[in-house]
Amino acid sequence: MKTLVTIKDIAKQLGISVSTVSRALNDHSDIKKETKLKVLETVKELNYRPNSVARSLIHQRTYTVGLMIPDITDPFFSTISVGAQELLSEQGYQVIIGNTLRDSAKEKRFIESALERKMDGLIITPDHVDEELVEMLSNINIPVVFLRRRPSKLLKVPFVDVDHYKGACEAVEHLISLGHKGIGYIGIPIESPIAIDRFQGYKDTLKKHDIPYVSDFIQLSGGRTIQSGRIAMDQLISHIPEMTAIFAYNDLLAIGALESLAQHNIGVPDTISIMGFDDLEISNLYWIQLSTMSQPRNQMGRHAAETLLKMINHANTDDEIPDSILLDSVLINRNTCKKLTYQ
Amino acid sequence: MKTLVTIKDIAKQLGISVSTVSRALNDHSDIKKETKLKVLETVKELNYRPNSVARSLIHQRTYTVGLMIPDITDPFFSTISVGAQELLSEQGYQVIIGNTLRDSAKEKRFIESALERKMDGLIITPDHVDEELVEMLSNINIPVVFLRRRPSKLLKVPFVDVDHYKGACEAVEHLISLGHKGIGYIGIPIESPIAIDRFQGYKDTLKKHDIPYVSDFIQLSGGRTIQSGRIAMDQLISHIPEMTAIFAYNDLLAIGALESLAQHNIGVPDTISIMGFDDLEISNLYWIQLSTMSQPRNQMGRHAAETLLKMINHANTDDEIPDSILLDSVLINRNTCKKLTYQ
DNA sequence: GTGAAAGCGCTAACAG
DNA sequence: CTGTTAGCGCTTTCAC
Repeated sequence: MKTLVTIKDIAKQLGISVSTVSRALNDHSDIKKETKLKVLETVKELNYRPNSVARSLIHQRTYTVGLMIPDITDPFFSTISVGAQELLSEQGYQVIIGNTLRDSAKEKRFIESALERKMDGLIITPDHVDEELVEMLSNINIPVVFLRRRPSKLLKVPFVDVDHYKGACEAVEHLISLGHKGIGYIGIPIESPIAIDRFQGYKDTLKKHDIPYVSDFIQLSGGRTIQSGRIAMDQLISHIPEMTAIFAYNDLLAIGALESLAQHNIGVPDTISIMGFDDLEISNLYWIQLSTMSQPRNQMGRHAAETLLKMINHANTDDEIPDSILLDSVLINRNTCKKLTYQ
Repeated sequence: MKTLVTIKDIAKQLGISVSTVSRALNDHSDIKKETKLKVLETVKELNYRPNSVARSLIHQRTYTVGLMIPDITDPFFSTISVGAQELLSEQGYQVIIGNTLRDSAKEKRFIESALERKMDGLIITPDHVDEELVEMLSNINIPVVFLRRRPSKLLKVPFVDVDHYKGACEAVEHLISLGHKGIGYIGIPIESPIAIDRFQGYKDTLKKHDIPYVSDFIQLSGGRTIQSGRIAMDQLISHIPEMTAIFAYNDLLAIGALESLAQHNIGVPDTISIMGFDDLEISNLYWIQLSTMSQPRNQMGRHAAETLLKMINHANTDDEIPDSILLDSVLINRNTCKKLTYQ
């Protein structure tokens, strides 16, 4: 930021006052057309650019919002970001992304920084909703919306997420509608709300159709990686052919399962059907063609942005917070699920 | 941004002047320990947070830099971003990402916004280095570094990129060292500097080894997608077995080629070897295992950030711009290239 | 219509 | 060591 052209320089050059220049620049009514034109001309000539820092100081508004996410490298979150950014930038906002890498300290630091920089609002996907975070958030004077996370009940904060329970139910329904009864599940050991929802959807849907829950068909160890999926499937293979289908907690695990099956020369979907969740871009690869539940990522970002904007603009008029939003996932039917034909 | 606690409130509560509070907050030397402690106490008590907007106005520095990229959804750019962000945030900078979607208007708007917001510097990957852009950039008063793009010679701006020519040479050298002589190329029609470099690397390396350039082995139509790669390979298939290897402009094209080959039941690497460029994450999938050239993405981001910081900090002391940086790509040898054994 | 003056929240001389 | 003052670039009363 070198020395730059200010409103004062324009005023001086034209022999008028700064307030007149300001008025000309801001389309005020009380200004002679002629002077306005002259100002605009000089603006071009001197290559003047308004200083939004000074403006922010006066207006108590920076037109900047923070978007805190775990990992921008994850297509999931980058697509969400794009959705949020699209909507926000239409309204003149800039988005500052905080890539936390699931590091609790980074999360706190980002929020702290957002406060100091007087951002107008915050969209966050915190991975550590601990006491300290809740404490911070409850002392905040700017609007916050949770994205893909549920805020603690202590916080009066809206959230935007997809309905994981409903999505899981649909996935399993799909398998059942194809005639499957021996349906396994590959999940993760961590009791995240999302994992609980999806697992519950699986169990409830089986029960709804009077299909017995077979604990041998369940693998919950490992992480959420392809490798974990492969290992889990290795364990489950012995249950074929009683087990004719598997619902995986996510696409990564499902792809790992596909990998194991390929290594063991077990045909998909001929011998066993696989259903994922997330619809990653790789799930559409020629070799994979995974049937799965797609989450409306871009929309999620947009909805979060919309909700935040509502809060920013109604900050003083209305104390009610907007409703939280639960979006539907949609079934993507590719080539890993087969209709069972009984003889 | 509701009404908030200012330095004034602290001063009032303690019956001291604002400048004393300011000094306490900024670790100035000339301050009694006792008063400093009292200030810090009151800061906690009132939950005070410095207003960095006001600070920016005084210091003429926002500790904000802009990072303009075509598509944050592309793992390539998201990883670069992470590299840049890591380094920048260590130094107290926030990064504002401008996702341009390769839209010329968006690019200009972002730069304009960066200027108004008085960002301290800019790292950009412009897709439209047209006259207007060059004009804008040459009238800018903040440091700029080009990332993955070469600035017009008119601009005294450093760049950071990988050495595509050298990388392509290495890739083809690898194929040749494996005994291949009939080496095809799948590329793109667009004459981007990158495309030219890689293609030139291919041609020069053949020549260096006295291997004739066979134009029938070249496919330059289509885009840079998997589908284009598949179509290109479909065309090239008739040249097997004289053609025993293919170097693709990028992994996407290479994967498309793999897809075509799989559809035609042609064994890789048994019948034909495939070499890519980029090392996408999907290239490491079980079904793909593509040999390719990996680009040091994270490092690219870090180098760009480093270069920019140098420029920001030496802004007044030194008019020289830092050197541009050309990074090496590295050969990743997986399973799509075979050593030819002659009988 | 336009100018003068105050002030957004903070820092940085300059006195004392 | 601390208070007073001016001012970063801009907007906004309040006069004229």
